[in-house]
Parts: sequence; C-alpha cells; structure tokens
Amino acid sequence: MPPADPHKSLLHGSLDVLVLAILADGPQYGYSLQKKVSEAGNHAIKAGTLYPLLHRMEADGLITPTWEKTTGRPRKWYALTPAGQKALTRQAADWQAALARMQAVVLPALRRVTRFPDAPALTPPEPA
Amino acid sequence: MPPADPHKSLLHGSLDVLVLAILADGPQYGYSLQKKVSEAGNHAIKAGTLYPLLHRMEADGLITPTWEKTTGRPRKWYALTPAGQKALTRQAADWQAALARMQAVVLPALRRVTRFPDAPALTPPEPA
DNA sequence: TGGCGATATATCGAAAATCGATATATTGGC
DNA sequence: GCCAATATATCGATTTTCGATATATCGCCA
Repeated sequence: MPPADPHKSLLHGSLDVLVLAILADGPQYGYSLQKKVSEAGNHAIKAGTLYPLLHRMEADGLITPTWEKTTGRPRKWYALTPAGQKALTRQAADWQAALARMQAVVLPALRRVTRFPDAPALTPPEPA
Repeated sequence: MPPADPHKSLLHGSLDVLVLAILADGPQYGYSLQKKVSEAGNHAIKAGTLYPLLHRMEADGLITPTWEKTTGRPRKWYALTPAGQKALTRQAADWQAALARMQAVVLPALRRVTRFPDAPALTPPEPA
C-alpha cells in the first residue's frame, strides 16, 4: 500500500526505520518519539520534521493513532500496524545491508586518516 | 571554512562521508565515484545528485580537481585536501557514534519482528 | 499573580537535497 | 549505422527538513 516512497533511499532517511524500530518495542506518542529518535540519532529532530512524517506513515497505514486524554495537552499514541511490521522487516534488513557495505568503506578510511592525520593529499595516478 | 551545512544531519546524508571516505583511499573521478558510492550504499545514486554535491564540496575546499585528457570524454579527478581529511575525521567519527546508537535500537527491533512476524500489534498502555 | 520552561500537537513558508530528463561527446560492439 | 557505456553538466519539479509560529496546559518560582 505504501506508494513505495518516490525518492529517498537507504542512504538518507533512516528516520522511517528508526521510528518503526522504536514502535516495535511498544506504542509512543509524538513528543516521546521526538526525544527517542533524537537520542538514537545523536542529533535533535525538530517537531516540524517529525509530525508530517508521522502523518505520512499513518496515511500509508504503517502506524495507527489513539488519542489519550491526559491532564495537560492530550497525547496521540502511535502503534505499529501489521503493514508497519512488514515495512520494518524489509526496511531494517535493507538498512543493515547498506550499513555493512558503508562501514566497509568508512571504517578503514577513518582509521587511515586518524592514524596519519597530516599525511599529504594523494595525487591522481597520471593526470595530464 | 565550510559554512557548516545548514540542515542535513548525521541521520541523513551519509553521502558526504561516503565520498570523503572513498577519496581517502586515493583520487577518483565523478563517474567512478558514482559507481562506488552506489555500490557501497546498495542503491544507485544519480549523476544529477552527485555532480552538484562534488561542486559543493569543491567550493567548500574539501576536494580539489585535476582534469585528465584521456581518449574519450576527459575525466575530472578529485583528491582530498587537508581540509577534506579533517572533515572526514570529524564526520566519520560522528557517523560512527550515531550509527552505534541507531543499531542499538534497530537490531533488537529487527530480531523481534523477524522472530515473531505475525505477533499482534501492541496497544497503548492505558488509552482513554 | 505573573511569567517562563517543559510538555504536546500542528501547520506554514523557505531552504536544501534528490530525482528525472536532457545536452553533449567519444568509444566499442553488433 | 545504431545503441550502450563512459563521462561531465545543468535544469525544473518533487520531497524533505528546517525555523518560526500557533495553541494549550502544567509546574515552578519570584
């Protein structure tokens, strides 16, 4: 059912996978998701980013909301739907695969550049 | 000197880190970078995405080009500058940190959902 | 009592990133 | 001769994200 997100790939985002993964552990509401996603990603996610994303995932049938009337501002709890669980299975597996490949490139590069931080810049093989 | 990328965070992108990491192993030209980045990320990156990105990184002083007049279309080789090496050190470290935290969320979720793919969706703690 | 920060959801316009298409040019295979 | 692969580049349209703003309640502190 999800119209298969137009662009936006494994390389970017991670936001969708992260939200789905957090919800796999139990329902959360927007504000708590914002905190958890920010903590997991080591970077603050703005409300203006998260809420439209949640609305899109809800429209795609991946998550389903339940309003809770608490004291204070009411909370909108989101739970994974079966479609959301399937999406998580697929997306998280793809994410792992891409991650492993990227690590194979980034880790050696980080080691090299950390060990020899002042090494001279390399030059092209045989530039004209 | 890089104007400290406006938005675009660790959570997304990875494209910058990946390009810097590949160049840490030696110079590459656009087309070869396109292939290598696509392979590493498990997803095809379009030329219309990569070339503007390379121009931006060049403008930021992270990479420096050298034209090579080969038989066929000439190649523009890119090499890491010292600033590019510093950027790689910082960005790759941040990337690792964010990655470790995200893995801590995604891996258990993937295991749970893979092991019990048809488990009933969880419901909010005490929805009104 | 009054103000402020945290909690909580939501929308809007602006800026940035990415795509998809197109342009240009050479080489090699069929 | 035609098409695919190589190779760099730009352009408009779509999508994403930010930053700001709106609204509302609660608790804290002066």
